[in-house]
Amino acid sequence: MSDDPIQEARRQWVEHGWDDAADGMVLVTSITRVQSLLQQRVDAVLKPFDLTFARYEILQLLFFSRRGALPMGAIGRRLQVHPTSVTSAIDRLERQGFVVREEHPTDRRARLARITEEGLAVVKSATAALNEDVFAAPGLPAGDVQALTSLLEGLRR
Amino acid sequence: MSDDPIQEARRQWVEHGWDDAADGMVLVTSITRVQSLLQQRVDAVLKPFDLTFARYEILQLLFFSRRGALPMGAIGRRLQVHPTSVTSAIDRLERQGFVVREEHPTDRRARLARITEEGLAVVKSATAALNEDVFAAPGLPAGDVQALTSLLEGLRR
DNA sequence: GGCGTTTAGTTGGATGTCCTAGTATCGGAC
DNA sequence: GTCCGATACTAGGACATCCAACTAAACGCC
Repeated sequence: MSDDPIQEARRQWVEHGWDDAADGMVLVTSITRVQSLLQQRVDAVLKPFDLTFARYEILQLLFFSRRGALPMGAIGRRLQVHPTSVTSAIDRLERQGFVVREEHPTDRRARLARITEEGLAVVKSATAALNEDVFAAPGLPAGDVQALTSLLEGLRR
Repeated sequence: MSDDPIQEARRQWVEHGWDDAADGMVLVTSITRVQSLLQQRVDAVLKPFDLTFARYEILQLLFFSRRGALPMGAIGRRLQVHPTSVTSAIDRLERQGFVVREEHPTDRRARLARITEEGLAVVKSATAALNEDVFAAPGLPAGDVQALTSLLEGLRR
């Protein structure tokens, strides 16, 4: 018998006659746990840079953008986060000196977030650390990583 | 060409010569996105019950426990969340009348969380709703669900 | 041109999570 | 029996996220 709490929950599900939902419950719970573990690993690596994964992703996105600047709304859509989360994250990044807000050249409603020199420096260092400490060795054989990714793509739609 | 932001990020990774970390980056990002999507679906179903997934999991755990009560610390360990998160969640559940705190019979440092009649009622209703609306149809063929789960188990250790 | 609808972003409030630090208690070494 | 480290939980603070409501500007239709 396993002392894995998730498998224990599965046993209870079947015992209560919810057989058809048991696998789905296990999947949702597993993804929640794994995401939480990965988040902790990533945040631990980013802590010396005073970044969270959410803020790191924004810097990365700006770093890859052609002009080093994007409208706030575009950031939210690409990272699939709520507009208010973008406002909050950019507030923080601006206080840290990693981005600045600018006017949009043609749409006066919109505002651009532009990465600064300091932002570029920190995102490069942080990426090197993440690549080395997490991404290069996520904890699975390479083949499993790819299999997992393509299965997850089905869920992302 | 894909307009998937994650595959776009992968392309950038390879372009910058970080080939060995690209797949890991894609995996971590994919899990983050999928978890966020599932969390939204689950929380939407639980909203009429005034529960979050975190609080639902606690009620479920108490429901399945033999005596309907567990020490706070045991809850945190099984769900792999920080002790302070358990305190906060139990505070909320207690205000809602779904659990009560009790003294531990032998260890005066510890406190038990006990599920109430109302808690039992709400967790049963919420489980029925989750089973029907999410767990029974997570969005993948049954075979993929099992494959995904067993790959995730490798990451959970 | 004028007006209603949509879109972009911000603000304030509620919740949840973690961290650090603190108090109370247990349990073992001596 | 006494002390010291480990354990159980709580308090307060920093962040992140979502929601509802708001302002400002663009768009579309007539």
